[in-house]
Amino acid sequence: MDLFQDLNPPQKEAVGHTEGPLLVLAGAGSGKTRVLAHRIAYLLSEARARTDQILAVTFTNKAAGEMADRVRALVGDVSAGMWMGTFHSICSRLLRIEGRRLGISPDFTIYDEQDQKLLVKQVMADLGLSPSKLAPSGVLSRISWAKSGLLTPDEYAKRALGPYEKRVATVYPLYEAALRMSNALDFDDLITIPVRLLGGHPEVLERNAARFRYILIDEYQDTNKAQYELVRLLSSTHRNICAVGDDDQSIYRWRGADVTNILNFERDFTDAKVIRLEQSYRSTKTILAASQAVIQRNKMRKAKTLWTENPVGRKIVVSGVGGEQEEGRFIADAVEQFAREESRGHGQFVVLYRTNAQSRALEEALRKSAIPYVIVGGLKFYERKEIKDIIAYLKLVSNPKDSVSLARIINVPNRGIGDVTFSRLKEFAADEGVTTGEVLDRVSEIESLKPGARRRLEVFGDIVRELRSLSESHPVAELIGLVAEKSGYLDHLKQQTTIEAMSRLENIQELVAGGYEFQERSETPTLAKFLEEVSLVMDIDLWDDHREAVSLMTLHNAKGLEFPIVFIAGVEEGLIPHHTSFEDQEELEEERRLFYVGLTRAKERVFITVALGRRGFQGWMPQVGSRFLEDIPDEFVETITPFHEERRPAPVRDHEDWGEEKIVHTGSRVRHPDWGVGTVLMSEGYGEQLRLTVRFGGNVTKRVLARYANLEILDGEI
DNA sequence: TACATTGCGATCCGT
DNA sequence: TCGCAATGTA
Repeated sequence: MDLFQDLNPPQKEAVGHTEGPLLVLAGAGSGKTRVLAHRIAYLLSEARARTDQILAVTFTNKAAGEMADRVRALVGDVSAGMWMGTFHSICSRLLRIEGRRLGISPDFTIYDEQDQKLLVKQVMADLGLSPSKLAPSGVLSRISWAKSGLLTPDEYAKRALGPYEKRVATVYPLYEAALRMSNALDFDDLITIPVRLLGGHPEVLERNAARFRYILIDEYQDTNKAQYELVRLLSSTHRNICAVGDDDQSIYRWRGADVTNILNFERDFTDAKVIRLEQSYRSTKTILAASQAVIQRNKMRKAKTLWTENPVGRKIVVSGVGGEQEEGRFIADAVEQFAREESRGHGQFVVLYRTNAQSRALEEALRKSAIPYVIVGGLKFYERKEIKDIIAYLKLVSNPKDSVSLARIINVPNRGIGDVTFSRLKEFAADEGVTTGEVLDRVSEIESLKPGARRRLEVFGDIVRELRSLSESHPVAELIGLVAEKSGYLDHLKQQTTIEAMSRLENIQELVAGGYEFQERSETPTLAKFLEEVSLVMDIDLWDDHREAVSLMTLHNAKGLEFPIVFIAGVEEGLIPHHTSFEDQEELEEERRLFYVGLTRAKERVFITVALGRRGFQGWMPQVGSRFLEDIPDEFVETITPFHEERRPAPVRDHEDWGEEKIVHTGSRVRHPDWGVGTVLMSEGYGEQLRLTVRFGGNVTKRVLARYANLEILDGEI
């Protein structure tokens, strides 16, 4: 099979340029996945590398699976043993092999955000910091930022500036110590610990850098500093690193992604070859031109010119809708019409939105119209209480030092072990310098316990020990069932007759089924591996793209996907760009890229909805169309229903005048050129988000965004 | 120690 | 609007 046959010239070059660093700047829809798959197939078929000498990093586990399928289709079943997956799954694998050197035993537990939060709270409590004064989630995000930037607690402390950072700096080292003590890793550790391992142990570096003759990284624009450092180290021997990405699609800056990794690739790898893939095979000329017009407004980007031989296609439809219900109905109607008139399967549609909260109304509308749909994300299976509880038992069984999991389940279901007993356990553990989990085997030594409490703890300890020994003789799926049974969880749920309890039982059943599925699929179906998969699974991994249903997902989840018909819901100021980004130029550029990613998912049609108002956290809030819509030239747009009745080209008032909430009170009088003089009935929000409800003469009441409404204040005061 | 009630606060994107 | 944390009561 000629692996170059169906490729265009730059694609051929990217596949054939195997030696030395290579950066492929791949525009949206330019066939980068194809290039990666062909490149791997070429390396294997030319026998330049064995499968286990190739490292391919993808952005999702699903993408890794699809890559393996494509390679298999090209050169047969050779992908077994290949290092292919997300940064996190690859690092996890590496750590189970090499982690011991840094005191990470292979049965380590991965802490998710909930676990991290509990741990931070514990640490903060020990420091006497009140969670109401210092938000644990805020502390955690600073720590995560530091870790993904490879800053140790010491380094962070040195550069900590204000009082806030200084307090974070006191939590950080203790948080790290607590993780190590529990033999647990957070998501950042999965990357940073391998980096320290490779950076600090020459023999480990040598072994692993020698192994990986060829390294490929997809979605390179969304790697963070730690991930960059990891691939830099791993590629140091052979230097055959191929990074593929598009700076215009960098949408994870908030998670530590550093787009300079792509912008500076040529500086970091001096003899790097750069290849641009600029022909788009995905979108129509109209969609491509419109999206280019949007993204070109960004300042921080590499200039590029995408082109396509695809037909011009139809215009982008922008429609104003009253609120979220109407928005849902509009989308549902459009789907029905397409399905009917053009015999489109439901799988051809996707509805994209900025926030998961938007999915509710959209979902409802589709359900009302009896349109099959699937939601990606939202309430995750593995985040349900009963599932997290059972998983916590499994984690404790797998890793006896896991203190967070123990705290979660020591009294679930109720077994009479309350706060008092647990704090005596903690106290004893602290005195002995071990974790609470380890103390479970030494309950008799804790003198502060009352006889009843001691007995109950012993019983619980027996359960855990029994499960631990069962875990050695039973496969994962059976163990899950045993956990549910021996922990008393099943009985506890069966006692209740509520619908909720029934559904929890079903979910546990589903987890058992998942365990069986895992055993059949996995080469090494160990408990640790199962727990790793459960921790690292992504919503999008579970999404079945062959299902004939309309997909609903966030713009972030849509990265790398394509659909014939794309709806983007809620293209409004405050949603996209999200209001939290209003004051930061770089964040605004990221929001623009996010919108660009949304547009470029479409092959044929784009529908955009703009709601005139939405239910906010406290009532109805008027909305105005996104500034990004103005960047799409009129020639590419067909507006069905007007969407910015209050929007005028020149806001009369300088922003200053609206800067303070106090300026306009209820009862203030204002004048509007069309509506005349009116009285303010209600004001919500402040600054640029100030919204007023005004009653004008003739019983006309209007809700307006003050920033855009052409209002003159007659008697407002400071 | 368990459970009910009240009150508050935080509201995006997700490995 | 909702979920969770602190508080009060059996």
